[in-house]
Amino acid sequence: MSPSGLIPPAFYLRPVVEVARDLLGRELCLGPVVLRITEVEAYDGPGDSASHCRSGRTPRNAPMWEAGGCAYVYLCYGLHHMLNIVTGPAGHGAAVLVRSCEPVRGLDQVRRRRGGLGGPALLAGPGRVAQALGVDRRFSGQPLFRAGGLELRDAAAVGERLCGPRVGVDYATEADRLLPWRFALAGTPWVSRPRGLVPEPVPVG
DNA sequence: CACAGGATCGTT
DNA sequence: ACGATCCTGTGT
Repeated sequence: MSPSGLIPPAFYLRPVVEVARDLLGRELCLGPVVLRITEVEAYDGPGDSASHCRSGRTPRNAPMWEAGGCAYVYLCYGLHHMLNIVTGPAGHGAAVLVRSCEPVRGLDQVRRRRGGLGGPALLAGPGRVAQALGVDRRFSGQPLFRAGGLELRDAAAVGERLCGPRVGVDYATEADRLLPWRFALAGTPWVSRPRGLVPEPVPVG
């Protein structure tokens, strides 16, 4: 993958947790705004009781059932847009929620959209990310690998990662609530609710 | 057609 | 701790 290049569709066609971890440090670009992803959560198919795919295909979640590489955007609590990145083969129904970012370019535009706020309140939290980037439901289903639209681009390598349980999914089953499917870059202030995040276990063997 | 309930945020 | 705010999925 070329530095600062568009990420090709093959990147997304892998297990959602793998893609989620790999998304940290990559850049979301739309117009003048470039944001580096610092926190994500994985949602894996109809068997995941926290996923919008838990009850099968609906008009809203249709993009989640497409082949990986497109956006899935929905309105939450009637107020906030949530930006997801669809992963896996068509029919699988998995996606990664972008929970936090750090600003890279277009900070003036980001501040305008976020009401002049500064610090983590600018971009830590999924509703804040979508608002700062200028993404709403019209982007749901759009590809992320075509130049000129909403783009995901390669960027500098990342360091240590943290992981923990997903946030705000109390309605899910006990087992699904405990899955450590939330990931964040270690040491960054651009993370919503740092509580519950711990360094990833080191793989043995 | 009616209704309950959010993958949240900002303020009290 | 709470209210905002509206779309969605489900049931009648």
